Amino acid sequence: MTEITQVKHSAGAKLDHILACATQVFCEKGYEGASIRDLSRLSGVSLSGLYYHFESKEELLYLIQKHCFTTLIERAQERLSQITGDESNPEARLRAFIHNHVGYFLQNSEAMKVLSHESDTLTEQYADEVAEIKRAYYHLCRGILDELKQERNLKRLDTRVAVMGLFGMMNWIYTWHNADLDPDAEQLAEHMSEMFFSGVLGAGGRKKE
Amino acid sequence: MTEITQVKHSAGAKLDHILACATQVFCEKGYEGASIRDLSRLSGVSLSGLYYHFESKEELLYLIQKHCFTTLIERAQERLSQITGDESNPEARLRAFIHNHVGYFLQNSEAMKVLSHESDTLTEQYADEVAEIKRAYYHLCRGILDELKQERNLKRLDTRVAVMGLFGMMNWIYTWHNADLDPDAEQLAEHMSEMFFSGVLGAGGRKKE
DNA sequence: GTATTATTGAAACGAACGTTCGATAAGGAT
DNA sequence: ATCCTTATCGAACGTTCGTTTCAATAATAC
Repeated sequence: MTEITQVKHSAGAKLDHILACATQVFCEKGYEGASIRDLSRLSGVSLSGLYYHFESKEELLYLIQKHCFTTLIERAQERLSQITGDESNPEARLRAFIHNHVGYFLQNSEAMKVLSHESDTLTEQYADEVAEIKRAYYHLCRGILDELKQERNLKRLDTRVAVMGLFGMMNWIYTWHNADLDPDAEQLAEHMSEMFFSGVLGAGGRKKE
Repeated sequence: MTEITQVKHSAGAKLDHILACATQVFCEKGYEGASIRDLSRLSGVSLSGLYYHFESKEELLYLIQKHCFTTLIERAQERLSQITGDESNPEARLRAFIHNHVGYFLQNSEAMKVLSHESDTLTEQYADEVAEIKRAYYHLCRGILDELKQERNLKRLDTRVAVMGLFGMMNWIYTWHNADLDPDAEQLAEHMSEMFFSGVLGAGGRKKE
């Protein structure tokens, strides 16, 4: 009688709800600043009830980060694999990577803030596992940039610094982006792509193509 | 008899020591994760002794952020004021701004991490006061970029997005920079300036000037 | 030499923390 | 009808938190 439409029981459906609430709480108060009691209040699940679904507060953060990162990298790979034949040059692939990152970032802004802001919070196995996914994501991006460097003979380009700079530009978004005032995901990704490839001095009036 | 060389007493000398220790503790464990007892242990000052010098944990964070930000903006203004006559074009000024920011960032990496990572932690008057300094710093940078936009007729440049992208690039440094492996402050600032003005595609072999 | 300032150790405050326990239902299986 | 599993709860555990109090000293200033 708690709900009118009763979803057929599926394993972990409640956990998903808890994770969604935990994402919101961690986003608003930070991991350390958020308490399990905050989560209990928001989710409507009792303190002890929560612990039936997960083992510890840290596991919650781990589950959020792992799911979020895994989805992000899967979408990136899927999107990259859809670029075929003569359209598949490093620049086009990198633009797709940027659009995917920015798009997912703004679509899941709370989770991505938790990802960005709590990137050094997990410990031991939890930290190792997430670090490995992060490394794979980094290398995916850097690999493409290395191809671009070779293709265009960009001798003076430090691809590590460039990739970190790009990630900085994109991951910093959560600190300033206002959905009401600022460009939407598509425009923002376009802006950042232009900045990354041509810098601000390339933002004159030249035509497309 | 506690020390061999005794510094002449100056008001707040002990406070400076406490603030330096607090910076380290906040940097390592985060503001919420750090305890006053951690600070007591590291600084060698008793729990009750600490509160003789400051009013609350939050004031400590405020003092760190305010001092750090104020110094950063003062140095930037000083550096900009030293650019004279025909050398004072927007690009040169912006390059000086970037060099100052990156240089100060790597020189005071712990404090700057606390600044970047705890930028949303303070409340009420504390938050307001720091936010105002931050706003001034932002407008200093954006003003120069607006001049550049006008000078070069960069019609399609969104200067707000560009400034935020630049800050993102620079403020993200603390998450990845390794003093042993990565470029030093001067080289890093050079890299980021080139990226910001010309993008990665401008990193070919063209000569200086 | 006295007053002021700086500092300590120890104890305690109430509040909040992450987590656990034991009880209690509800539902399907035997 | 009973048993087992799943799900949930209120209450409590032991710990740590930021902060205060207090009496007792050192060190410094006048």
